[in-house]
Amino acid sequence: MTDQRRAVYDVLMGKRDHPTAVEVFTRVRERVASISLATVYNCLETLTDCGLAKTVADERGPARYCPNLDVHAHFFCEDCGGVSDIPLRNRKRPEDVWEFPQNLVIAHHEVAFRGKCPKCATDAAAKAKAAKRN
Amino acid sequence: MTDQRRAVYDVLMGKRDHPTAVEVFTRVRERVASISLATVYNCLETLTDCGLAKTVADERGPARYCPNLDVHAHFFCEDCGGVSDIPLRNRKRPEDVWEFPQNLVIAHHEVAFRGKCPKCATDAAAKAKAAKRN
DNA sequence: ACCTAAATAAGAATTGTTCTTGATAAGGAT
DNA sequence: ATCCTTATCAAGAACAATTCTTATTTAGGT
Repeated sequence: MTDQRRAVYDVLMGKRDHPTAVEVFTRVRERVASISLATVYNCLETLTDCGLAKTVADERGPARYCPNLDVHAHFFCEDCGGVSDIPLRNRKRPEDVWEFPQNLVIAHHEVAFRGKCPKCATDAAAKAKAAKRN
Repeated sequence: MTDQRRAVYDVLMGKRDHPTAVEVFTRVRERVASISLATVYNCLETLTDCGLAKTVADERGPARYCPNLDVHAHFFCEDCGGVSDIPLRNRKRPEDVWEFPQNLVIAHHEVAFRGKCPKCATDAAAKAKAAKRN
């Protein structure tokens, strides 16, 4: 665990908002001014290989990183671009909802929901109501 | 609906194996020899915009395309690289399994499972058994 | 046949990520 | 403490997938 890796890890833990590699890079720079983007990529890869972080694929956009090690899904707000963690319900498994063929072995799953986050949904509803009044 | 779009659509429907844009390109070329990769991208985008196809994001690899319009998840075999469709169980919804915050509005979801497909799982099991015998 | 708008082809450009190379640093053996 | 070995880092080049730009072609309407 080098200075750079520690710094990258601290940044991930510090503001758990699923930053991209570039966002991590700019945040880490405040502490380790000389770090390069390539090193940030290396550190992020090392951390994910060690199981200290996860990568979050956001469609075709840049990959995001997440220090939440629990099994969870991600929600992407189409309005504000925010990403949040969605936990599994107690004792529930994806197998309860999807119909898998026999003998299929599931190693892991990646689940992404898209839509409006609570804040943006309420804002949109308020806006619609205001428009209706006119 | 132009010749190119029809050809791209026919290729997608013809072999429902979730090809990448480049794979679609090479297949379409057999029919419309002069088509360019850019046009294939354009056609695929047009088809998805019209709701005739869906894009399937495979982590950081090239996007794949799928003409199955039903709500479904995807399974990626880590051994053979194959992609297959996983249907939702009757009357089940992701909300049954994941715990969403109040007021969150879900527009759609993308679900990917990874592991061994039935064929690769059986092959691997047979191989392990053979190794054990020695 | 002409005009207009849309679709296509070709290749350049862009974006996000990975690779290559040489420099640097961290431990361990002498 | 010095040398040796190994891993890490920095910098920029390279790469892959996709998008953009521009000119050309095509199709449909007048």
